[in-house]
Amino acid sequence: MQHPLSLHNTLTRKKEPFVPVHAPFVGVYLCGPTVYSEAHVGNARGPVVFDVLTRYLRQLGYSVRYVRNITDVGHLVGDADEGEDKISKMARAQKLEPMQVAQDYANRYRRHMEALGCLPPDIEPLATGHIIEQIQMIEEIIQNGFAYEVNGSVYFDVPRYNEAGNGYGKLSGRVPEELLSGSRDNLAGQDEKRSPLDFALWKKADERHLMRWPSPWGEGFPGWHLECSAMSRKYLGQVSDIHGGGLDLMFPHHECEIAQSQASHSHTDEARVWLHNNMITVNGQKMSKSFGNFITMSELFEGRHASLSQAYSPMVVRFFLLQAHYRSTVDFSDEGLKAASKGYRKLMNGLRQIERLQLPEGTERAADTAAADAELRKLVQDCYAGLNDDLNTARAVAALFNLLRKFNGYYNQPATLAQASEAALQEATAAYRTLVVDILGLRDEPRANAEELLGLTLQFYAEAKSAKDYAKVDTIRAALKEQGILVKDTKAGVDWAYEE
RNA sequence: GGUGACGUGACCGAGUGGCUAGGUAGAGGUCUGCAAAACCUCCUACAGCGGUUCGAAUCCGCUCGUCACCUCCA
Repeated sequence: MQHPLSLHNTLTRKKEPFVPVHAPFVGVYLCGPTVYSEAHVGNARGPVVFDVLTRYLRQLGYSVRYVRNITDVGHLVGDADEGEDKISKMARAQKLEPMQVAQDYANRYRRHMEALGCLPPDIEPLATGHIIEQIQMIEEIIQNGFAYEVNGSVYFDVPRYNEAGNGYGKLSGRVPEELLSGSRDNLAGQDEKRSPLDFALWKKADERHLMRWPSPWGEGFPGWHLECSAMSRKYLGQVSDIHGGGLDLMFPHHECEIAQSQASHSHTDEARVWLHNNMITVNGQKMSKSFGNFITMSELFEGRHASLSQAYSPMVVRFFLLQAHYRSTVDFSDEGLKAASKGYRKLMNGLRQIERLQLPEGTERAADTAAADAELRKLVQDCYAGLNDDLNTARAVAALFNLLRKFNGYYNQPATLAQASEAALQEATAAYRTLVVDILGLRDEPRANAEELLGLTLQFYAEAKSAKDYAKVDTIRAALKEQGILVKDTKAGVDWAYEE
């Protein structure tokens, strides 16, 4: 591992060299979606960032266990719909089993993430599949004196937790007293809480509530932050290496996660490195459901949105996201996507060009290739330097374009390949491929339509036939046969069929 | 109100106390049957005002502007 990777840790607000707790094993947890509606572009950023992160960690030789959960117990909706969660609400509206709603959106989510080139997580746990673990964690927290039950609901006691010197707020940089003064006062279930800062670990289900489970405190459902703590502990141990999600999850979600882990038998911050990706904005404003300024994946991929002049392929979107550093906001616009689209194509063309770099026959290799070799090596190093610096894909991509320019120069003037050694060239092209395909996860998306290309070929076939150029006719027929395609001369014209 | 972030050329978007970011767009050129691609050259910016410094877009202060979190949110 010659490339020291450092990552920005929200917990310390600093970039730190990444050191796994139990190398070579690395545990990574990403807070996944609540599956009560279709994902929008903003929801894609975290998964893409974490995908690159886990790909790179693996490239560095680590053995990664990547967990990305699916939240199928809807968190409570806003003040207006007290006590009913999003998935229940959606299910009621559509007259479906809640699980059906969750399953449907989870399926779509997986499809979209796969299209974006995100490798499937190693474990994709469901909140509903871990009710027992969550109940157990609540019991531990109660035993340790940091939670209390009221009317079948259980709340986390933030003030007591704090008095014990645990520092609630250490992740998000919040001070409990300020939170008190600044908090809005009309939140759901506030009357049951001893302090407005307290948060629910378990909520009692009223008659209308569809999703419910038995518990020591009666029928109910788990609290908003508990599942991640419980599932992270189950699959990654008491302390995982990296835990993350969107910046907007930092508070209260991740803050509460840490508190739960600390207050249970884990006694840890749950993860060593807390990683938060910034938001996607639209005209400078955060893209979010509540602002209504979001574009869903399907709308984007199919170009069905007023602000889009065309459809953008998943790979273009991925490249677009990777052109920015994950801790910066990235502004989403048609123009930006258009620019990204061209850049992405350029990178892909490069992937094919480098296969053809070859010193022309008869050209003598230079006696001294040291300078050119060193230049190639430097260009590759720049790419890795970007990744190592807090996963700065923007820098890595920029460096890749510099490397590509070098390759394209060779491509235009193959004789200049003589300046570098074969070994250095191979090393550099291999690095380009690894970086683009394996680490950034960008794959070529062929745009050409096979049927249309076939039609074109058959047209040439027909032309050759009428010109009685039988040599060409035979060539075409043979070539298509190799593809498993049979050319059929019919009275009506040329047709084709798959060879049986 | 509290806390925090940011303001980079036509657009997107990195970065840094002194050395080319990169992509897209635009201009010129090489190449080319035409075209495209690619390559070369150009357009060279860091909100404003002060301060620190040999030197700041990069550090500090103020002003203006934008945004985020504090409530579900990636």
